Amino acid sequence: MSEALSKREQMREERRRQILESALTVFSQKGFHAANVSDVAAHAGVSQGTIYWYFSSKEELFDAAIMAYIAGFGTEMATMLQGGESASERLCSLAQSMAQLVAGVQQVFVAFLSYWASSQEQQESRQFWVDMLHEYTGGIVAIIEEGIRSGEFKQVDARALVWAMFAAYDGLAAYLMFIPDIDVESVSRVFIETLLGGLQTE
Amino acid sequence: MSEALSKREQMREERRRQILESALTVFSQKGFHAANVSDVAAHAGVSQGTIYWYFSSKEELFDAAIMAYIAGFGTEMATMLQGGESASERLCSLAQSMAQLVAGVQQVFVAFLSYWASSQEQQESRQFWVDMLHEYTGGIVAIIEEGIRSGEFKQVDARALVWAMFAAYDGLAAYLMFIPDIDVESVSRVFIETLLGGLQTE
Amino acid sequence: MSEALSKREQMREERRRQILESALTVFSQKGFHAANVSDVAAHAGVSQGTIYWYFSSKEELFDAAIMAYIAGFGTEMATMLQGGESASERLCSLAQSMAQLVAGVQQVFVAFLSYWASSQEQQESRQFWVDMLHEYTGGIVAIIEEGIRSGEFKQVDARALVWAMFAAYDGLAAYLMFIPDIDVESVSRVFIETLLGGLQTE
Amino acid sequence: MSEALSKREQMREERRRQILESALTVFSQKGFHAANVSDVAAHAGVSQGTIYWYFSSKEELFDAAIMAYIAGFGTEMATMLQGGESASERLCSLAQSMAQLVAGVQQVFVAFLSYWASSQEQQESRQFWVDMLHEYTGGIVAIIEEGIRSGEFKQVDARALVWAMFAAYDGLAAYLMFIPDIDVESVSRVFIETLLGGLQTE
DNA sequence: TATGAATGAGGATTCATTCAT
DNA sequence: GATGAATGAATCCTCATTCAT
Repeated sequence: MSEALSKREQMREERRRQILESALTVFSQKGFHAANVSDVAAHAGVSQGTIYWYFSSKEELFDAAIMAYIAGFGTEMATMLQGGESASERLCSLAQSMAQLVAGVQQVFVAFLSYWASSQEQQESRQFWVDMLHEYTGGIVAIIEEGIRSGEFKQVDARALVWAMFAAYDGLAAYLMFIPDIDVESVSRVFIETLLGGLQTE
Repeated sequence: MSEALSKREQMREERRRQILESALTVFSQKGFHAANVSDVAAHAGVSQGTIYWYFSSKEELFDAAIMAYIAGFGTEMATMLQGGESASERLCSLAQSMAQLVAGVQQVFVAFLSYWASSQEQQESRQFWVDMLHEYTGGIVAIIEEGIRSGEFKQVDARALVWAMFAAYDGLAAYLMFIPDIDVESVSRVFIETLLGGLQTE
Repeated sequence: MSEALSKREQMREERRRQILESALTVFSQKGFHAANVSDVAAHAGVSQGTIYWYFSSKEELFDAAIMAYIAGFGTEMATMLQGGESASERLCSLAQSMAQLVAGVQQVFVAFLSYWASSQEQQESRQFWVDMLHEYTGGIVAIIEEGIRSGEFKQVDARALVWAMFAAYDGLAAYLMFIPDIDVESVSRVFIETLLGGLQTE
Repeated sequence: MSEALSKREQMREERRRQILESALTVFSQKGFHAANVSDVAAHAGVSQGTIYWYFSSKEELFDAAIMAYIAGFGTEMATMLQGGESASERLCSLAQSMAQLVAGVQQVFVAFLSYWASSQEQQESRQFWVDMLHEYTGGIVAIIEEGIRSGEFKQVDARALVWAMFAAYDGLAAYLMFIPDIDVESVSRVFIETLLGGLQTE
C-alpha cells in the first residue's frame, strides 16, 4: 500500500519535473508572455488541463520553473568557488566557469527579467532569485575579502565590485541574444585579468 | 501656403513625437506584451485609431519608440566622451555619466530585451540597435587605444574590455529592477577604479 | 459668371463621374464589403474626404455607381433589340450580344447581388434595377409575342420564357467567376438554337 | 472505454454539425462579410471560442459550411435523376425538382458567390464546388446523350446545353432575391418544355 | 472645395482558465 | 488523475465617418 502510494507520488513528482522542464524550455524560448500554456503542455506531452492540476496558474508555473532552475544552479556555483589556491586563481577559474554558463543562461535570464518587469507584484521567484544572488555573490565577496586580508588584494569595497562583475556576465548574456558574434570567453579573460591587475597589490 | 503646410507637418511631427514618448513610457513600464495599444493611446491622449494612422502596427510603434530613444541617446554619448584630459580621466567621467544613465535606461533595456527575445524574426530595430552599440562602444575603444598608444595604458584587447564594461552597466540596469538597493554610483566608482588600476602601466 | 459657374459644375460633374467609375471598378473587383472607401478614393486619385463631399455614405456611393452602370447599360440594350428581321433572327442577334456582355457584367452582377443580399432594407438601386430588368425583358417579351402573333412562334408564356433566358445569362456570368473555361459563346449558341427550335412552329 | 470514446466523438460530431448548420443559416442570411462569428455562435448556442475550437477561422467555417451543404446536395441530385422513363420525361422531372430547390439554394448561392468574388486566393471550397458542379451536370449530360443515341433527341452539344440549363436555375435563384414575385415553377415549366421542343427529333 | 488627420465602434482571434466526463 | 472541450474577457486592428484647416 505505502509502496503503491509512493509509486504514485514518484510518478506525480516525475510528471511535475517533466512539466517544469518543458516550461523552462518554452518560456526561455519565447518569453513569458509570448509562450502559451498550451505550448508548454504540448512540449511536455500532456493536456492543458493537466498543467492546471499541478500548477494553479501560468504565473505559478513560471515561478516554479524559474525557482527549480535557480536552485539547480546553486550546486554549479558551489563547485565554481572551489577551484584554485590564491584568491586570484579562484577568481580566474570562477570567471571561466561563468563565461561558459553565460550562453546557457541568456534566454532564461531575459525571460524572467521581462516577466518581472511587466508585473508590479512581488513574485515568490523574484525574492528567491534575489536571495540566491546575495548568496552567490556572498561567496565571491568572501574570496576577495580573504585576498584583502592576506595582502594579496588592495583595500576595496568587495561587495560593490562583485555586483559589477556579476552584472557584466549577465549583461553579456543579454548582449549575446542579439550580437551572437561576441566571443564571450576572450572578453571574460581580458575583463578578469584587467580587474585582477587593478586588485592586486603592487 | 508653404507656411500652412509646414504648420500641418509640424503638428504631424509633434503628434508623432508625442505618441512615441508615450509609447516609450508605457512599454518601458509594462514591457511590450503586457502593454496595450490602448494604454499608449490613453497616455498620449489620442484615440487608438490615431496610433494606427502614424504606425502600422504595435511592433512598428515599439520599434520606432526604441529607435528614437537610442538615437536621442547618441548626443549624450558624444558629450560624455569629451570630459577629461588623459584617457583615464575621460574613462572616469564617462563611467560617472553611465552610472547616472543606468537608472533611466533600465526599463527600456529590459523592455527591448523581452521584445526581442520573444520574436524570432530579425527586426529592423535589432540591426539599428546593434549598429548604435557598435558606434557607442567604438568611441570608448578609441579612447583606450589612444591611452595604449600614448603609453598610459597597457596593451589589451580594447574592444573586448569595452564589451565587458558596457555589459556591466546594462547588467546593473537589469539588477536594479529587482534589487533597487544597489548603489550604482559607488559600484560604478569601485568598478572603474579597479579596471583603471589594471589598465594603467606601472 | 454663369460660365464660371457652369465650368465649376462641369468639373464637379466630371469629378463625380470619375469617382463613380472608380467605385464601380473597385466594388466589382472586391465586392461591396471587402472594398474600402479608401480604395475607391485611391483609385480615383482623391482623398477620402472628397468622396464624402459627393456621396453621403458608402452605401449611397455604391447605389449611385450601380445605377449609373445600369443606366449606361440601357442604350446597349436598345441597340441589341434592333438587329434582324424575323423574331427568330432578332432573338438570335440578341443572344449573341448578351453572350458578349456576360464577361463584362459578371463581377458587377455578383457585387451587387451580395450587396443586396446582405442588407434587409430596400435600396434605391435595387428598385432601379428591378425596373430596368422589367423594361429590358419587356422588349424581348414583345418580340416573342410578335412572333406568336405572326405565327412564327408557338403559343407560349413569353414573359416566363424571357425570365429563364435572362436568368441563364446572368447565371452564366456567375459561373464564369469560378469556372473560367466555359465557352460562353458556344453555350449561348446551342442554348438559343434549341430554344428557338422549341419555339418555332413546325 | 470505446463506448465512452465514441460518445465523446459523437458529441463532437454533433456540435460540429450544429455549428455548421448555424453557419449556413447565418451566412446565407447576411452574406459572408456582413455576418459575424458571434452571430453564428449565438445562433448555435455556443461561445465564440467554441467556434474556434472547431474551425480555425471564419473563412474555414464558411468553407466547411458550404462544402457540407453541397455534399448533402448530392443525394438529392441522384434521386432527381431517377424519375421517368424516356430522356424527356427524366429531364422534365428533373426540372421540376430543380425549380423546387431554387428557393432553398438562392441565399446560399449568393453568399458563396460574394465570398468567392471578394477573395483573390483559390480556396479549397472553390475546387470542391466546381467538381461537384461537374459531377451534377455530368449526370444530366449523360441523360441527354442517351436521348441522342436513342434517336429521341437531335444531335447537340449536350454539355453546353446543360451549362445553360443550370445557369438558368441559378440565375433564377439570384433573381428571386430581389424579384420575389417570379413564379419559378411556371417559368421552369415553360423553359423546359421549350427546350425539349427544340431538342426532340421531328 | 478638398485634404489629411482623427475618431471609436466593431470584429476576428487568442488564450488562461474551468468543467464535465 | 487526466483529458478535451468550452468559455469569454481581452486585444489588435480596420474602416466608415467626421472635422479642422
